[in-house]
Amino acid sequence: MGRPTCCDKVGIKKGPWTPEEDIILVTYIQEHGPGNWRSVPTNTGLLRCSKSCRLRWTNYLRPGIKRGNFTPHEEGMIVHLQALWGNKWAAIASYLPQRTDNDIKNYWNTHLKKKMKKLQSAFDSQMMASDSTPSSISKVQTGKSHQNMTSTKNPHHYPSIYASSTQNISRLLEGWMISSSSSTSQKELADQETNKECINGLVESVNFEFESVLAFDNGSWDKMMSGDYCPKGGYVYDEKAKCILHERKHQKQESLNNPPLTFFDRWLLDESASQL
DNA sequence: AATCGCCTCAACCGCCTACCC
DNA sequence: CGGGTAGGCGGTTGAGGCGAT
Repeated sequence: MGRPTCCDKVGIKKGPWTPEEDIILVTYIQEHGPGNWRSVPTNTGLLRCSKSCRLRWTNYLRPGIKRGNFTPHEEGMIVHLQALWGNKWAAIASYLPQRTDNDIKNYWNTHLKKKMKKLQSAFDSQMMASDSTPSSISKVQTGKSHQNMTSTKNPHHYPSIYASSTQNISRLLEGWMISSSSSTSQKELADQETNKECINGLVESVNFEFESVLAFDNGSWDKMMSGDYCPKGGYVYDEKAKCILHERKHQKQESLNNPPLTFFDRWLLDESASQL
């Protein structure tokens, strides 16, 4: 018979928040700042548990939150980070500062997972038809996957995981290209054309981001984040982008001679160290 | 207009970890 | 050192919206 958690206590209100409750919470946090959630319900008089207050603030009321309308760029970020880390939504959200982990998780579960499944099934059926693919090609991640990746003793193992994920998506696209040429009806062709456009955008952004994340330090990352993005999917390779690509090539060449610790290297190194 | 079924997303639940006493 | 608790995270649920019939 354990002690009830804060949310199990009698008199605690559950369900959707009212505007009045929101105002009370926001006013309190504006005065005292976020944190010490335990004291929030008692100090504000809200009949909510501390967890509920924290969640409401971080997922909804916190300033600077962007809601809905995920851009292809953001989709690409989510897809490749999910492929890299699995369902580490908080970690993924840290690279999309305007998005909450809950939002990203929801978007993955309702949109991107389906998209990935579609890609996978299209790829599978193509492979079944051609029957010429090495069995070693792995699948696109749609759920729990590389969560134990960071436990590796050598943090420099991750590029292979990254590369395989990039390749998977590229290969899926290849599969798509082949299958679309042998399809039958006009409608199917049109549908596949539309899908191909979406997939192209996704894959292009994913590939670009994959390489960028691996090669960029913080400054370059910021530069890339402020770059232009074509709403149809994919980057506009303007002068800024060319400059970044040139810098990337230069960094790659340098890294071959004397591999530096990139932003991700350092992060993963910290992660690995903390788990030892 | 009514009903049904699917989709979305805010919120809750349960577990884990860190911290405090 | 061990127990208790708060905070954080990922999984899941369910109410409400919306399109199809």
